[in-house]
Amino acid sequence: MEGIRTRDFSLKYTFESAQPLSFYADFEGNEITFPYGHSMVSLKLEGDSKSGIFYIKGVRGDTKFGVAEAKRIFRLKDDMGKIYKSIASDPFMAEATQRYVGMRLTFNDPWITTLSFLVSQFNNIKRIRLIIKRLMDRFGSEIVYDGKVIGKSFPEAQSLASASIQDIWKCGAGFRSEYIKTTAEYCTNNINLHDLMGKNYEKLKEALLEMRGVGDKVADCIALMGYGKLEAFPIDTWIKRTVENIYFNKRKKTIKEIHKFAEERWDGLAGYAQQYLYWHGMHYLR
DNA sequence: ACCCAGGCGGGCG
DNA sequence: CGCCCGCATGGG
Repeated sequence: MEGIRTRDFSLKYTFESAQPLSFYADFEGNEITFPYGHSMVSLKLEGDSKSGIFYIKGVRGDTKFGVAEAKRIFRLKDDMGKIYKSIASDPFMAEATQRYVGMRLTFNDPWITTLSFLVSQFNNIKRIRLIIKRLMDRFGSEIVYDGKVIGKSFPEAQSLASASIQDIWKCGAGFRSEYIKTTAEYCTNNINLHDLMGKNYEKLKEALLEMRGVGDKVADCIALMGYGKLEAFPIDTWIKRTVENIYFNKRKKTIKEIHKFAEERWDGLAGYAQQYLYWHGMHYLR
């Protein structure tokens, strides 16, 4: 089985840090298993976060998954040394990047990202995971290998578009159920999310904001993790709290002011700064 | 029991 | 534009 040499790659932090993978993958013993299209993929990292080898352990099902896909999903071409040098310009970020060395942003399918962050709003990580798992169980399709059902795929937009709000509700999605159905319909009938891939960040965000249940924060999450726009800076309660505490001496700031601050400070790498700020800030301020 | 969570839409001034 | 409110639900 071929392996990928890695530097500054922590599968654990990348998995855990509240990105779409954390919502539908399983992680144990430096091994991650998740549905990719109509395959179940399992990958394993040997070594440590400083230097390791990343193996594709198994791809069971009809969808191809190889080294190129692994590199893309985990953004293994990003030079973390350079990124750290650029974003860790103060003690807090220096500590964040040292403590969580190897935490990567992930590059996810736009629809997976959209559904994941629709569920995430006004919610907590554990429950996001619970709801996504239920949606997969109820609306995903069976992944069959060697005549056996070995898992469920991430639910397609069409599947949720044709579901009733009540059935989505039963998965625990609550008031988000209507957002999910409406946006699933929109993505099935009105646009193809993949067609937005060529747009620049501003145009992309504008288009994403058209979707029901997608506001400023969720649009930035989709731009960052579904389209790889590293200048996107999603501002949730923890980012707001952390930025106010660390950079503004606990003074309240508006979302607009925080966007301006992030753009000036981290520019094209604001998204990476945000991921470290979020994860470190959440543990630090709790 | 009470409080909160990777926010958003709607209604108001 | 800004502000305020309600929103389901499971875990601490």
